[in-house]
Amino acid sequence: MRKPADDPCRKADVFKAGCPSRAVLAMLAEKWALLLIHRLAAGPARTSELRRQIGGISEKMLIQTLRRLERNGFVARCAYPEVPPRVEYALTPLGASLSGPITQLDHWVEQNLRDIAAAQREFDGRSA
Amino acid sequence: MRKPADDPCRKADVFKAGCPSRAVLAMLAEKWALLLIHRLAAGPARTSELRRQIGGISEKMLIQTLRRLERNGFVARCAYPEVPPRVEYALTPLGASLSGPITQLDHWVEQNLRDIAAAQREFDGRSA
DNA sequence: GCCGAAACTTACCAAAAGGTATGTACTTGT
DNA sequence: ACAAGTACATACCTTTTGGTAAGTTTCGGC
Repeated sequence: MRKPADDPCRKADVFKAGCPSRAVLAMLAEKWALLLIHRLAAGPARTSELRRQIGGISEKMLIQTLRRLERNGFVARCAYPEVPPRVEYALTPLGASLSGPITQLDHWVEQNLRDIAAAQREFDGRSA
Repeated sequence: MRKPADDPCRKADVFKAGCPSRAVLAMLAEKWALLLIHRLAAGPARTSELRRQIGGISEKMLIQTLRRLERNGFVARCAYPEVPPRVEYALTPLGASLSGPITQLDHWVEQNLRDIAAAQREFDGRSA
C-alpha cells in the first residue's frame, strides 16, 4: 500500500543541484578513486601492493582516497595484528556492485583511446 | 599475420602512470562532464536548455566543458545561422558509445544513495 | 536609439586538490 | 646501536578548478 514516494530520500536526480548523488559523483571523480576501485575489484590488497600497482600514486593520496572510500562504504579496511603490521583493503558488497560500472568505463576508455586520439587530431586540424 | 601488438598505441593500461587513458579519465572527472554526456544521451540540446537542465552549472563551465568534450570527439557543435543565433550540441557516435557506461554509473549512484548514506552513518557511528 | 536575448569571452579570485618531504611507532635483522 | 620496512600522519606549498561578474556581438522589436 505504501506509495513508491513515501520516503524522504526518494527522487534522487543527478541533474538537481542539491542532490546527494552529486557528492558521490564528486568523490568518484577524485583522481585515484576509480583506479582504486577498479584494482580492488580484482581482489583485496595491502597498502604496499596498491602503491606498486597503481602507477604514480603517492602514499598520501593512496591513504586519503582509501579513507574516503571507506567512509562512503565502498571499501573495508582490515588490520591484522601481526608482527610486521599488515593491513588489507577490500571492496564491500556495495563497492563490489559499483565495480561493474566502473571497470566497464575503464575498459571503454582503454578500448577507445585511438578513436579519441583521432578525433583530437581531426579537431586540431580543423581549427588550424 | 600481424601480431596483436604491432601498433604503437597498443597496451593501453589505466594502471600505468603515463598512459593516455589517464588523461581521458581526468577529463571525465571534471565536475560537469559526466552530467553533460548523460544529458546529451537523451538527445541534442541547445545551450540555454542545457543550462536550465543541468542544475547549478554556470555559463562559463557549461561552455568550457562542452569545448573540452568537443576537442576529445565526444560532442559535436552545430551552429545554425539563424536570426536569434541557435547552437545545438549532440553526442558524436563516439560520445554515444560512452554514454552507455556513464548513464549506468549515474543510475547506480542514484539507486544506491540510501545504502551509501547508511554506510556513512555506520562509519561515523563506529568512529564516535 | 535603447533594450533584450543568445552564445560566448574575459578577467579576476577563492578554494580545493594534490604533490613533496618529513616525522612517528613498532619490530626485525645485523 | 642502528638501518630498514610497514602503515600511516602532518606540514607546507603549488597548481588546478571552478565560481562571479562583466563585457562583446548581432539582430529584431518598440
